[in-house]
Amino acid sequence: MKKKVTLKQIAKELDVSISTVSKSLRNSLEIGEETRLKVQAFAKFYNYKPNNIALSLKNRRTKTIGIIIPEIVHYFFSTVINGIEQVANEKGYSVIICLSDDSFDKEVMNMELLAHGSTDGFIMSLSKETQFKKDFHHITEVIDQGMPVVMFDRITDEVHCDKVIIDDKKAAYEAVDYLIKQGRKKIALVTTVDYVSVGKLRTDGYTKALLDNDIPFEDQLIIKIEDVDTCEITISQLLEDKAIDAVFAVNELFAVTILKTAHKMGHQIHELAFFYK
Amino acid sequence: MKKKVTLKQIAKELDVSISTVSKSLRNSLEIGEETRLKVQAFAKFYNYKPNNIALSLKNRRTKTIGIIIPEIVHYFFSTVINGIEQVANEKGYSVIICLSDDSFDKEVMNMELLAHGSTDGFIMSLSKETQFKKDFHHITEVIDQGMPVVMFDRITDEVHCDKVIIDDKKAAYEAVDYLIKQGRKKIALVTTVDYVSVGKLRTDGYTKALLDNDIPFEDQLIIKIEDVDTCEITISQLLEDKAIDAVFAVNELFAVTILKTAHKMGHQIHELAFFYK
DNA sequence: TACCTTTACGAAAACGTGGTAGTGTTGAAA
DNA sequence: TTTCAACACTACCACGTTTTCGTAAAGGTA
Repeated sequence: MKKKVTLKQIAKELDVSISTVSKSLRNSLEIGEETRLKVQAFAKFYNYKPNNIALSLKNRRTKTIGIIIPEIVHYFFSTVINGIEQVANEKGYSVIICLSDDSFDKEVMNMELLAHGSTDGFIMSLSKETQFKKDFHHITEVIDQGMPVVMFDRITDEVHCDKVIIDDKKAAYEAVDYLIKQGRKKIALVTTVDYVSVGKLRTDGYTKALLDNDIPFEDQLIIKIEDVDTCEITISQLLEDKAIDAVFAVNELFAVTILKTAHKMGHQIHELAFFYK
Repeated sequence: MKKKVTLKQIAKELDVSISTVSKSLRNSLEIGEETRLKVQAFAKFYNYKPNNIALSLKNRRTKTIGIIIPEIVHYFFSTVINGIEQVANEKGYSVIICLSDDSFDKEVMNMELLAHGSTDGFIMSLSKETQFKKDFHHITEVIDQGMPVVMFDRITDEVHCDKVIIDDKKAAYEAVDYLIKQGRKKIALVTTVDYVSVGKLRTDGYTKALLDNDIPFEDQLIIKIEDVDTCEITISQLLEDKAIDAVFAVNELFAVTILKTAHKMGHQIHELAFFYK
């Protein structure tokens, strides 16, 4: 077993001081060429690499970004992570990913864990429970400590920080408008509960599109899914209504469940439209 | 701005030594009750939490697991991460996720970065390029240093470490066998290139299922996708053959692309079977 | 009084690194 | 000969912890 070599070990082996080794490896002019090259060769041979933890402690920064999201088995979130990871890597940063599983407690726990030295800042999307409880003390706390926080997708107006969102209302409007222009008359909506910011916004977009096109708004055509695990039942109840000629699902998970349920019930799908990418 | 408080600051404020503060907070019997309670109250008030980095440096372990996978926008990998994250969290570990993007160089870079202090061990799935080049020096190196490495899904027999795999050949066999039992005669296969371990195994399963059921094996019914971005063209060429009455896709990404392509070409899908979960 | 034990705390080292501030030697200018 | 600079290197501190060892004061015993 070849343990990782440290400055101290190199110094001892070559009978110079730790400072000399450190400076040699950073190509300091203070060190004579002979010694410098000797140290560099030795370090290379033993594959010396500075210890990240020691550097983090010394420099008081970790070059790591904490990402806290509700879930990862989700096209949207994994796509976002992919993007974050790419850019972060280019800039020499790593990412630590924590999943809140849509639980407030887990979100708080993860945040506190990471906030104590592990990361330099956060990129996050709020859990359902957090949006429901409107308790953001864990977030304001790290912001108070001077750590940068960026929210995306599921955000709140009650915390002052940078946020990245899309125009959810407009996007939903366009999707529903597209369906109407295709001649659909009775369009169902499968969305998330209102306290999730994107749920509300997309519902608003749906409603506005109907209104602008003089399509009557029917309450029973809308289902707001709270628990993904049991949504199949709710969806199958919705699909009992044979007059429905289109369904607008606000995310691909709902869409897939609708497809599967419709299939089981013997419905024929005539068109599948995707609105991302 | 309320910066994080350290042992030293508490010590100074209460006019005791750092050791006393540390011991008080760990409920050491060495410290008198009065002092102990005073320190604890003060620490609680200022929301003291030990610095993870300092602990990592001292204890020489980070309580962090490095995960290196080819991609994350993929049902399989995100599901796996979800599982790892859950168990890790329960045990008080965090996970750092790095994506190799199926590139050998990135895999090596990420591994070296994390190996130098950032993580205690690795869970990984090999990149395509790594499987192709069969160069595993970066992995054997960290194993040599005494770090635990666990491979899953895309593994290699050339490295000695723990591995987690499923019986890919059998699973593919069962899927294709199912299609045959449904009366399908001309079954196409959309799979990954052979040098990706699961690609080869699943192709083997497909072949064996045909053989066992006396279905003739046709080379032109098999496409091995190397580049996901251009696979739509290859797939549409495959689907030109109107006699094909079933397609076995080895993962959901290929399946979705096939669905989309088939739809564009005006094919009717009669049945959709999922073999995971 | 002389000696020992207990209590309650502090000093210091260690983890690995990097930077600031010395330090001793050599050679050259005044 | 003195003085000063350049050179080549080392000592030391700090980052925040935990832990081992040390020790002063107080109390007990003979």
